[in-house]
Amino acid sequence: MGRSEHRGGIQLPVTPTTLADVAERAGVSRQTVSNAVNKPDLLRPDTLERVRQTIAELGYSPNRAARNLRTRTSSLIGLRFTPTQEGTANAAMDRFVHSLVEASEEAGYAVLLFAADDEDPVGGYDNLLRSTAVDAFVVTDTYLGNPQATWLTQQRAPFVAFGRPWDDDAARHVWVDVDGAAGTRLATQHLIDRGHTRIAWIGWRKDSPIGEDRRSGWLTTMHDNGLPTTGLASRVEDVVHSGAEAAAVLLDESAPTAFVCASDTLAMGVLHTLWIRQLAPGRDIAVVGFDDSQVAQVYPVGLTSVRQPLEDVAVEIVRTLRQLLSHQPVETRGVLLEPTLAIRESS
Amino acid sequence: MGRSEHRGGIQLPVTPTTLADVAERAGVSRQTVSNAVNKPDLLRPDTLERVRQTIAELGYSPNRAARNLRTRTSSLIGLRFTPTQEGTANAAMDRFVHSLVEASEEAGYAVLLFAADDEDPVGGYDNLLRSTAVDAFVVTDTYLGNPQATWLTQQRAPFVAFGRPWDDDAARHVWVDVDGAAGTRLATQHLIDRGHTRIAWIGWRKDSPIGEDRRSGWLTTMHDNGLPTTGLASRVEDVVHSGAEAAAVLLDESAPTAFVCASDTLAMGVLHTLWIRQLAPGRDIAVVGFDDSQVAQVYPVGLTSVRQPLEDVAVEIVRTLRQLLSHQPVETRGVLLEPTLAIRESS
DNA sequence: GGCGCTCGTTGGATCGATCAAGGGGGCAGC
DNA sequence: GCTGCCCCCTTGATCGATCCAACGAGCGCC
Repeated sequence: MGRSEHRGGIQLPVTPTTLADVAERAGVSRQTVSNAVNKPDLLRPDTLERVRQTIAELGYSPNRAARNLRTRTSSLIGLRFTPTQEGTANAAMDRFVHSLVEASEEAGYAVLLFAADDEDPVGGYDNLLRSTAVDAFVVTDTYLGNPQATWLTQQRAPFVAFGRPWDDDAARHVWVDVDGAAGTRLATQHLIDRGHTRIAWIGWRKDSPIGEDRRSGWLTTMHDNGLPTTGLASRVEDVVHSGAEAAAVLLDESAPTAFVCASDTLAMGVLHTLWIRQLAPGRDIAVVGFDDSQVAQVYPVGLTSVRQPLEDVAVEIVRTLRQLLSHQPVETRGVLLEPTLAIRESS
Repeated sequence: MGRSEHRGGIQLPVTPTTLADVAERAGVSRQTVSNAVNKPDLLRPDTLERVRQTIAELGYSPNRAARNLRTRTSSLIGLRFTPTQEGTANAAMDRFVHSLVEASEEAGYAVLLFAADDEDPVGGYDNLLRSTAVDAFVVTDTYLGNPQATWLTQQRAPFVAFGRPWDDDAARHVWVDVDGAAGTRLATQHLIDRGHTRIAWIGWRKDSPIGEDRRSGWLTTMHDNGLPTTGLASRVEDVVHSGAEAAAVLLDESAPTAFVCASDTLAMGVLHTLWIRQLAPGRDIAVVGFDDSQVAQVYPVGLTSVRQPLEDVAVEIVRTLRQLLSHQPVETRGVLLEPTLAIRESS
C-alpha cells in the first residue's frame, strides 16, 4: 500500500504507489493494470482509460527493481567511461556519451557508467554481468588485442563495439565504426580542390591500425590525383610537440603547402610551428585536423577538421543492441559511417 | 537453481547462480549465505570460510534486482548528462564525470546517466525517482533559478548539488562548489607577482552569479594591491569572438599588459586578438583563462588557466551523499574547494 | 436455448534477495 | 544430570512486478 503522511502541510508519499494500489482504486486486478502499462491493446478502451486515469491520479510508476527481477532485464546499458587523456585534444567521449544517452533513452534504456582499474580489464564487466545489473554493454576502447571484446564474446554477453576488430578476423561480434580513411580522403581532396599539390601527412605510429587507416585515405587520394607522397609523411606520437617537430622537419625537407593530420592534437603542433615561423595558417599553409574537437572549434584561426558522426554512431549502436536483445537476427556484422569535414579558416 | 548447459565444450551458465544454489552446495541456509556476503562477522569463521569458498567455486554474485527490490535501494546515483556546448572550451563535464564514477565506485555506487528535454526539466528526475531507479542525484546545472534543486527538495529526494544556490537563501540543500573568486585571485596575484600592474578582466554578463564571483576575485586582488581597475573590465558573452572584441577594445582604450578571463573560451578570444596584432602571448601580453580545458593544454603557446579540483569535488559529493543516504546528520550544508593555477607560457 | 468461441479479467505462483523470528546445540552453573 | 543462556543458524514471509493457467461474460451460430 502506498502509505502517506502529513508533514509540513503537504502530503508526501512515504511508500511509493504500487500496482496493487492502482488496481484497487480502479476496481480491477493487478494484471489488468500491468497490461494497461505494457500491453494496452489487450484492454477494452473504457477500462484502459479508467486505469490510465487512476495511474495519473496516483502518480504511479512501476517499480524498476520488481520489474527487473521478474523480467530478468534491467533496461540499462553499461559503458566503461574512459576520460580524455590530459594534454590531448580528442574529446570524443563527451559528445559520444551524450548521443548515446539520448539514443538509449528513446529506446527505453538508460546508460550505466562504470570505471575499471587497469589491472583487471574485465573486472567491471564481470561484476555487472553476473549480478545482471545491465542488459548489454557498449565497448569503446577496441584497441589492438583488447581483451574485453573477446571476453564478452566468450561470456555470450550482448554488446556492440564502437570500433572495428582490426586485427582479429575471428572476432564475431557486432560493431559500428567511422570510416577514418574516408575522412582523410575528404580532407585531402578538399585541399587538392583548393589548389594544393604538396600535401603532407602527420599521423600516429605504425602499430595503430586506426592511424594506418586514416593514413591510407591521404595516400590513396594523393595517388588518385597523381600527386607525390614520398618524403611527405611522418609518423609520431599523439602529442602536440611531436606534431610541431614533424611539421618543422617536413617544412624544411619537403616544402609542403598543406598538412593533413591524424588528430587535432597533431594539427595543434603544426599550427605551433607555423606560428613560430610567422606563417599564417590558411593563407600560407593549410592545416586539417581530425575529430573536430573543441580545440578545433575555438582555436583563434579556426581549425578545419574531420568530424565523426557520433550522433549517428550512437543511434546505430542502440538500434543494433535492440536487435541483439530481442534475439532478432542481426542484419549486419559491422556498420561503417561516413565522417564529414568541418571547414574553417585554417584551410 | 543455476542450470547450465554444454555448448562448444565450455560449460556456460544459462541461469546465473543464486543464493539458494550456494546454500545447498555449502550445506547451509540461504540466510547464512546472505550474511556471509553482507554481515560476515555474524558467522563462525569456519562456516564463513566454507561459504566463501563455495561462492568462489560457483562464481556467485548477488542478483542486483532482487537485492534492490528487497532493500529498496539501487546503489545507483543519477546524473543528468549535459554535454559541452559546441564552440566553447568548457569541457568540465568530461573530467568531472570520470571523477564521479571513480569516487562512486569506491563507495559501492554506479552512475546512471540520463537526458532531459528542455521542456520538462524535472521529467527525467521524476521518472527515476518514482520508479526507485536511483538512490540519489547529483545536480550539476545549478544556474540561476534552476528548478531541479527546488523540485528535488520538495520531493525530499536525496541529492547533492555541484554549485551553490546563489540566488536562493531559502535553499536548504547540500552543495559542493569550487571557489571561483579564489581562482581569479590566484590568477591575478600570479600576474602581479610577475610585475604586471594594468591587469584587465574579461568576464560574463552581469546576470551570471558565477561570472560575478570570478570577477570579484580579480577586483579584490587589484584593490588589495592598490592597483587601478577602472576601464579595465569588460562583460561579454561566452564566445570566442566576443572575447576577441573585448580584448581589442581594452587594448586600445586602457593599454593593459595582462588579461584575466572568466573562461578559456574568452581567453582564446584574447589570444586571437594578440595574434592579429602580432603581440606575443606571455612575452608582450599575459593571458590567464579559467577551467584548464583541453584547449588551454594543447594550445601551441600553452594557456595558463585556473584548474578546478574536480576530483576532490567528486569525492566530496560522494562522501556527502553517503551521509545523506545513511540518515546521518550532514556535517555541513556547503563545501567550498580551492582551485589551483596551471601555469603555462601565456603568463 | 444451448454450445462453443473469443476477449478480458482473475488469483496464484514466481523472480532472488533480505527481514524478522524461531530453533537447536554447546557450554557453564548449580 | 538438569536448567538456562547465548550464539549460530534456519525457516517462513516479504518486496512489487510479470507469467501462467483458468475463469467468466458476451456473442454468434445452429
